[in-house]
Amino acid sequence: MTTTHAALAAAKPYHHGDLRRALLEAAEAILEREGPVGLSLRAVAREAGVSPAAPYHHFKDKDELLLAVGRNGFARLKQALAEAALSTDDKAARLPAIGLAYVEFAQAHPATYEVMYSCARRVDAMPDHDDEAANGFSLVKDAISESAGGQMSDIDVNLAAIAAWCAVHGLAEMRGFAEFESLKEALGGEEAFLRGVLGHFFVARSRHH
Amino acid sequence: MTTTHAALAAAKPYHHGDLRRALLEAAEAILEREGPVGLSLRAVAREAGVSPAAPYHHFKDKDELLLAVGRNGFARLKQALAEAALSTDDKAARLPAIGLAYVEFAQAHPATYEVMYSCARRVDAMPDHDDEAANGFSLVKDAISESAGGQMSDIDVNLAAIAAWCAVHGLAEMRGFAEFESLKEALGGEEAFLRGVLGHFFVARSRHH
DNA sequence: TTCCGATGTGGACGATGCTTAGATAGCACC
DNA sequence: GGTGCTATCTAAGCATCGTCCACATCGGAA
Repeated sequence: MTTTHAALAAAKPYHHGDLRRALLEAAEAILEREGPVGLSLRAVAREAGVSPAAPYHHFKDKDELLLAVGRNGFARLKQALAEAALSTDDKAARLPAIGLAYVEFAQAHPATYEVMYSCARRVDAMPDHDDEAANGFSLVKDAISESAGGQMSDIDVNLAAIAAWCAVHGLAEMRGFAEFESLKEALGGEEAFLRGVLGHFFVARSRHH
Repeated sequence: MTTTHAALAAAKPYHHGDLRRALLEAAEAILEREGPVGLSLRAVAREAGVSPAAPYHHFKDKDELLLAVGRNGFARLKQALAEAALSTDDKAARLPAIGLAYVEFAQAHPATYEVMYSCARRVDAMPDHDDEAANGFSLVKDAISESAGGQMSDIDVNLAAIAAWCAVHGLAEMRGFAEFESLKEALGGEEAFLRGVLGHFFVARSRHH
């Protein structure tokens, strides 16, 4: 009485079908649940219900798995920024809205955010990260260019966009520092604090030139 | 024929004398040589010429060792910033000088810088990091306050200082991103690029309010 | 001098990243 | 419909890692 293919597939097929995607989902599940510390290759394989060696047929390294996770994260970040950019018609308000969305993304998915940048920091580790369509960089440049009414040179737009990106990244990573707590209270909450710091970037920039 | 104490001490004393310091130096040596990836507790013990269990009499954890390394790094960062602040009498030039020194420190010691912030990101992991005398935060606030001629409110000075810190940190971490390369060439080098991005923070800020 | 606490060693345990050899299954081809 | 070929998965094993344990050694106070 040999088991049919269908029954095997329902129970536990020897071949998973789409392990690569399953591994990525497992990795992100672990990341949200236990943080980057608990994210071992073996744990990912366990989560996906597969042997510890199976992932090596889909990713060369643990690094390559992390890299794929990071790319997914950047894609979702870009999506969140795009939604924020479309949320307002006021061109002056667009850049701060993007900035706030950025920081809130990092706050909502801190573990994913950490993996994203621990990948991105390694030079040449993020192949399509210089593709402007893939990340949200062009969104920022458009918002800056628009808010300046097209008066800025291309180089200045680029510099301003990089500056903005650096600023929100720094804010995203240092948001939780203890030395900021008293100031947060004085301003009446996290949101006001974020807007206050972001204002020192974006208000100032819109008056520049 | 028992060996004398002096001979033993010269050869390989059972008790090291100042292992804690030796471990920290070994850790930093490994960090500079192999980066954060090669920094295992066992490697640190090896480098110090001691058994793998010895560090546990001086640090509760590997994390606690990393934490001490991070604190040392922040201390040296503060020192570098202080030197930069004293390098000029022009009050308007002080803040950009500090910013440049910050980024150059991160560039000169990337592994140490990474450890510093991977410690600092963990809330409550950096006990004396909210001590303004220990980090360089007060330096930044002074420079900002001075450049504004004492016109800014205390809260604004704090916000501006945080903004500057976030910006410089972001720049330090993203300095090497591939998508910035073409812009660097257009501006004629790394230094010009850094000054250009920093200018979008500091020039703008000095006109703010 | 004696003895205790601080500091070191050696060995062990479980977990991890990764490799190799072999089992299994989908799929083109005859 | 059988027959291989290749991609995929498992089992077992290696070196390393963080951590703990029992024990060795030393320095200094009683």
